[in-house]
Formats: sequence, structure tokens, C-alpha cells
Amino acid sequence: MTTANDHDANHRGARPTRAHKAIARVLLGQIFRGELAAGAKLPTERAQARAFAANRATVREALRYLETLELIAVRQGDGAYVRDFLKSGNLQVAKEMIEVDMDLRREILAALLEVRRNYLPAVAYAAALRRTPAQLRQLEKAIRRNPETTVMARDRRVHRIIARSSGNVLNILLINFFEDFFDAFGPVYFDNPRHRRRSEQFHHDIHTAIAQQNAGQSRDIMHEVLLYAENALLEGVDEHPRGV
Amino acid sequence: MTTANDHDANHRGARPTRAHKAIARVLLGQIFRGELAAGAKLPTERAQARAFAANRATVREALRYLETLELIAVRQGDGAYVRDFLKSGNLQVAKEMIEVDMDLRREILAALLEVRRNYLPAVAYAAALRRTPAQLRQLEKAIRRNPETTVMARDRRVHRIIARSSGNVLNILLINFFEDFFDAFGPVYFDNPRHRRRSEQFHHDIHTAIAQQNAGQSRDIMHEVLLYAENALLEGVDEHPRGV
DNA sequence: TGATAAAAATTGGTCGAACCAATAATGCCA
DNA sequence: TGGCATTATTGGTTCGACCAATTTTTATCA
Repeated sequence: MTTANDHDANHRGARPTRAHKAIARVLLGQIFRGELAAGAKLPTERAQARAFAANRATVREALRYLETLELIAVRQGDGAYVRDFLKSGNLQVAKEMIEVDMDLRREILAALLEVRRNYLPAVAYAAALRRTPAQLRQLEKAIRRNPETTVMARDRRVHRIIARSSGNVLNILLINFFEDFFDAFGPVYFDNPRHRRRSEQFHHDIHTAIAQQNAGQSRDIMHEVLLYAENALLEGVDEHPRGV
Repeated sequence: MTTANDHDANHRGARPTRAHKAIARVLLGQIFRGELAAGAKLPTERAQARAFAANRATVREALRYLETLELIAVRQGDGAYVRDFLKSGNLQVAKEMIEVDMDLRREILAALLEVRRNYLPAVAYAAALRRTPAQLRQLEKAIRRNPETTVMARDRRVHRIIARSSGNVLNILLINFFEDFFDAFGPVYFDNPRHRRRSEQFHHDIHTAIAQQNAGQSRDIMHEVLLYAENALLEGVDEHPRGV
């Protein structure tokens, strides 16, 4: 795809994304910025192929993606319509929002951290009650100081094991979602030795609580560390408004 | 697409889905059942096109979908590999699990209800603190008894307004996710007049608490009704194990 | 005139074959 | 044996055509 819309792909390293991905990005931007309002009808696939100087099959792959995000509704013989993404979009769109519009970066990060703080304590609570002996051993192993692994890697693993221990599949899928952001924002946080120490403290404490199956304490420990990280990260992002 | 794999599309009304959707469904089933284990390499697109008696472009649209769910990783020049969906899958896969394997229906419903119960109270808490006067008026209007609307429709709207009032975009997107299940399981619940009354009670109570900006009470009211609905629904599903 | 049905135009869905681009496998040479 | 150019494999994209559902237009008749 070589088109006049290339300037829309102004994101990060901006490796020459696959064409269908690039097209999707342009459409996402138009939707998020309201240029394509809810209810609006997209141009025909043929017209879009012309506009993007791409093949119809390529355009279709992009549309398929928007459809998966539940941002558009496609009807054979009719056309594709923009949906109200605040009424139908799925979680994945939050990720796209950040990629497409860096200005939303801080807002979404703040929203994400709040969700984490509100939710993960309940997961820790359930994990303390339901964890199996095997899962406890996994946790022990995961928090062990080890020159081979970084604190960040261990932290990631701890959260995952806790989610698994909660015995709820959705918790695991939710963690997957969080981890995508973790990759982007984690390094900022774990660069600071003070935060690394705080994490190791957390690992120790939550392990103890889960070992004793002390659900209330697990919940509180989780809540505390998330609150700490939330404050730290929001300050950190303000200092580096454009990230790494 | 006319293929020997048609029997894999043994779900619900089984309307002759679009071909790429049907292919995706087959692959999803193989992944969920472990026939395609994590790390396994999918056949080449050309081979799959042959196997499904479909065109390669059609297969590609299916693969694009699995890629969006983060269930496979595709590399040009190499191939497509199955990822561990418990480590990478996004929330959307929960929906697919239900569609593909009805046996998971109850398990996922239970997981979903637990997430709701653990999470929405915090949303109600934030909503009570942050709601604007306009949002309060919307809530008032939404809970008004009205022969034109069903209790279920009103309930849906109440939850959405609360999520919006919380001032967190992710809460809204999370509600979108819940609502997809709402369509499937809501009718079972709201068929019961007792449950309908319970909902109207909830609407009244939560409105009062949010009007007074009593966050703690909002949280508790929300928690109570979710607990009630959770028990009711899990019983209801056991009675109608295959749904409507 | 107006409702209704048939026909045409529009648009997404699928197909086939070809070529480009990135990766992996092969084999040659130093 | 190790490194590197060559070849084969595989996903990415393109072109052009036809199928299928929907909408719009036209024709028809009561």
C-alpha cells in the first residue's frame, strides 16, 4: 500500500506495518476522532480500496479487524456502518486508542490503573482461598530472588500465578489484557530501585498471606501495592509524557 | 464453503454463517479442545484452503480473526503458530468458548458472575462520587416504570449509566463485554416476576444512594443485588442446561 | 393513483491465479 | 566446520471475476 494517507501512521517506531494493519489504523483514527461518527456508513469496499490504493482483499482484512473490535457492523448487500464504540466496543479498543492517539495515553493509563486497583484485590482474595499446594509452590519459586530474572519479570509472574490460583478463567484473560500495558509502562516503573524494593516486599508479603490462606490480608496487601504503583506511575508518565 | 468439516459447526441455530466465520469456528474448537496445542504450527494457508475447500483469502480472514483474539501468531515467510490462550487470549475468547463448546457454558457463566460481583460494586462506588447532575437525571429517567420498556431493558440501562458515571472509559468497555452475555442469559433471569421486582427495588435503592452521593451504600447495594442474581442465575441455568 | 411485484443496480462474500517479501532450508566454498 | 550465497517455502498483496444478499428502480395491475 502506498497512499496519501501514510502520514496517519505516525506512531512509535512505525515499522512498515502490514498494509491491512495500516488501513485499520487510519479508520480507527477517524472513528476515535469522530470524523466517522456513529451510524455513518463507510464507503464501499471497492471505493476504499481505491482510496487506500490497496486491493479489496486487503481492505477487507482491515474491516474484519474493526468488526472484531465491534466498532463497525457489516451487512452483505448493504454496507458497513460505524457503531458507537462507547456502546459496543470491546476492551481491545482501549489498546488501539493508545496506539492511534497518544494524547489519550495518560487518560487510559489512569483508567487502567484504577481498574486494576479496584479489581485485583478481589482476585487475591479468591486466590488465597482457592490456591492449591502446587500453585503455592509455583508462587514460592516465582518470587525467589534470582540474578537470571528481573524484578519486573518476577512481578509479572506473581500476578499471573495469583490469577490462576483464583480459579476463574476470566481473571486469567483479564491479566492478559493488563500485561499488554505492562510491557509498555512497566519498564518506567521498574527502573526505579525504590519501586523494585517495594515490589519484592509485596512478593514476600502476598506469598505469606496466600500461604496462610489469609484472604483478607491478601486483598489488603494487593490493594496497597497497587495504590503505591498507581501514584508512582502517574507521576512517572507525567515526567516522560511520550514514554520511552 | 462446502466441506467435510461441516459437522464441526454444531452450535445453536447454526445459520449458515459466513464461510470465514465457519472456518474460524472449526479452528477455535481445535484450539480449545487441545487438538491444536500451544506451539503447534498450523498448516499453510494454501493447505488450509484446500482442506476447507475454500479460497485462501477466506482462510486468511479467519486467521486474521484468530490473530485478533491473540490465539495465534502469524509470521510472514514462516507460518502461523498456536499460542497458549491462557497466556495471551483476550476477553473475547470467553465468548467464543461458549459458542464453540456448550459444555463450558456454565463454567464461564459462573466465572462471569463472579467477576461482576467482584468488580461492579467498585464502579458503583466511583459513580456515586463522580456522577454529574445530568447523569443523575439520566438515571432517574431510566428507572422510571414505563409500560413501553421492560425491566430488563431498564436494568441494562441502569448499569450502563452507572458505568458512564464512574468516569472511567474502561468501565464502559467492560460493561459492553458483560452485556453480550446479558443478551444470552438475561431473559432466563427476568422471566421470573420475583426477580423483576428485585431489580426494580435495586434500581430505586441505587438511585437514592447515588443521588446522595453515598458511595459506600452504592457499593453495598450493588454487591447485594449481584449476589442475588448470581445465585438465581446459576440455579436457573442448571434447570435449563442448554438455555432457551 | 397507489400498492405490489418484478427487474436492475449496488454491495458485501467468495473464488482463482499470479506475483511480492520475509523467513527458513539447502548447499557450496573457504 | 563455519559462514554465506542460493533456493524453496510461506505469508502478504494484487487483479479480475463471479456469487449472494440487499436496496433501489421500474413496470404492472387493481
